[in-house]
Amino acid sequence: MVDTKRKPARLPKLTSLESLGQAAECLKTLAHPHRLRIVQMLLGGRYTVGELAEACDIPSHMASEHLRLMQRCGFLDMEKEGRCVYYTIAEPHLASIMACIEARFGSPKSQRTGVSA
Amino acid sequence: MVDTKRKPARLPKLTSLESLGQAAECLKTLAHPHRLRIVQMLLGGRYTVGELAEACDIPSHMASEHLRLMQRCGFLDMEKEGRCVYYTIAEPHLASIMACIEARFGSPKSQRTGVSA
DNA sequence: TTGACACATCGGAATGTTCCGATATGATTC
DNA sequence: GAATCATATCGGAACATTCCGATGTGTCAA
Repeated sequence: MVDTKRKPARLPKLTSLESLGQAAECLKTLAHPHRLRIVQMLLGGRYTVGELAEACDIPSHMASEHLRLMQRCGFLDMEKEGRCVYYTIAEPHLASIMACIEARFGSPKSQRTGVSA
Repeated sequence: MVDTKRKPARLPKLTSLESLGQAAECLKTLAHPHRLRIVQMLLGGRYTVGELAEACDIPSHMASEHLRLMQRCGFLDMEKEGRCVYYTIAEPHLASIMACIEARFGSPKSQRTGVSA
């Protein structure tokens, strides 16, 4: 261990506060259990508002609001088809962020609600 | 094209809403430009409240609040040393999440404020 | 046209977050 | 002891988010 009490010489090349502000907006958009579930489902295929609402156990007009929010910040795309609307993932980075989240909190396969740091 | 309009057979094994709720809490805690900068700095070494406050250009009592928030949800540890308090990363997964964020929004080296895709 | 369905939007109440000045604590120095 | 420095906490104003019922829009079938 070499001198851990000294201030590190390298200021670790910070991302601009402006970019971090954008990142924070995106994280805030993602930071909701129903929206996370919607993203998780959408990473596995396309679904209608009604299907997503049912999977989250919420009324469809609320799913619609979550979807609009995520569409506005570029996370999702929508395709109308008859009277249904299918949503799909538009932002590819969502896959890797979701992978991080699943690695930390139970992934679908190895669910562990408690958390082991 | 093979039947892209059909509903996917596989429901993609969802993470429980309870776990997603915890994940959402953590994302919400992370979703603030100053807190992101603090985490980014701490991933590169240990810093005092004052140093972090200066790096974020905020008064130190506000840095203290951000730090307390992140400590309470298990992201950070603190070590008192004289009249200074050093904070360090306690949650190892923060590194991978931060890597995702830096991959999407400018990483420190290749800053691009605008966003492609 | 009428009715039913899927989805979207509006308005508002309840709740949560962010920020700030003021003040408190605890360690060091004189 | 008193003064100073580094952090932490408190109370409250301003603002944002979440949720809900009610209502609007567009599509399809009879």
